[in-house]
Amino acid sequence: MQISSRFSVAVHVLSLLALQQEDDVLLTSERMAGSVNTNPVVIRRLLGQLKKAGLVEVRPASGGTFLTRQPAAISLLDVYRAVEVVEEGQLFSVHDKPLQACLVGRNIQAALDTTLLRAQNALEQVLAGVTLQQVTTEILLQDKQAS
Amino acid sequence: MQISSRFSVAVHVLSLLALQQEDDVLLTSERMAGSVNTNPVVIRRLLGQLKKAGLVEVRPASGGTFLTRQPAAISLLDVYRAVEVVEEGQLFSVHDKPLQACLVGRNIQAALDTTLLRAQNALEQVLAGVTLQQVTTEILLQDKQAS
DNA sequence: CCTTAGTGTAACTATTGTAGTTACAGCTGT
DNA sequence: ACAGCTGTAACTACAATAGTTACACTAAGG
Repeated sequence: MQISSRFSVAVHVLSLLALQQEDDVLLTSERMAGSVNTNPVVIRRLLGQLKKAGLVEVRPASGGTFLTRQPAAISLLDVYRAVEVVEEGQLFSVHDKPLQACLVGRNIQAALDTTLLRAQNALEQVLAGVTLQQVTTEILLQDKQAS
Repeated sequence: MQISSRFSVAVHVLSLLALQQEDDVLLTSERMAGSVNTNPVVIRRLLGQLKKAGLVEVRPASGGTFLTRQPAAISLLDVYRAVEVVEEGQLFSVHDKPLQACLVGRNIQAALDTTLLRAQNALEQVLAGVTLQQVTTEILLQDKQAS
């Protein structure tokens, strides 16, 4: 099963925030939803998670959302964790209650555990090594190349 | 969202096959289901996938399933791919059809792509580095330590 | 001060993937 | 031939995702 698109949507939204111009019109959930191509409520729910993680500040009433840190200080792992794609250490789900009377049954979990954690860790470390800053730089670069 | 337990069940089943004694009674889907603590049909479906991937041979009628290769020649990545936990290169799902009129919208996918592939690759390489042999060795070791 | 635009959230729906279960046809070794 | 097992279809239950409507709440600006 796939990792929820909440993660890629979150990176999208944060990129919008990172690139927003001072003089620009406010980035409301409706605007962001337009860019992502989804429903404003989906964005607001997401912003709630990002806010809880301390990545953004949301002005309640007449709108506006802002990053609380520099884009260079936000890693994709921060985002990944913020949107709770997976509980920590739970990327792989393991069948529970194997037969304890069986050699394999009573030891498989412990035998697999380290490997699964290492695998998950390897993935997360890649995300930890990329910042929002790098993503927006890449966005600008891609756009220049395409034109 | 979590990676399906099909993967850990598959490793469990393959471990049973790797450790099965010649003189032992046949490993039927019912027996394996007992050890895993699930339904025989779930096991048979799984064996179907492992068979398709060429990892096991199933004797159709009066039972019995066997590995087609040495445990040392089967990596956890082989198993992971066999049970189709995720399509190749599709661990992360990305929201589709972002707004092309928007700078971020039209470049986010390309900008994220490399990173997501690298992350997924890092995970898979860990799995590629562990063999079924190592798992069964670990199972025996764990059991000795517990007793 | 009150209007207004936007947020926060509940509630519901549709869709998808997982997992368990029953049922039964098909195969094969003895 | 038959007993025992596999292969698979069909159904159920359940959980997560994602979209949508609706509406109470909040604060900034006239």
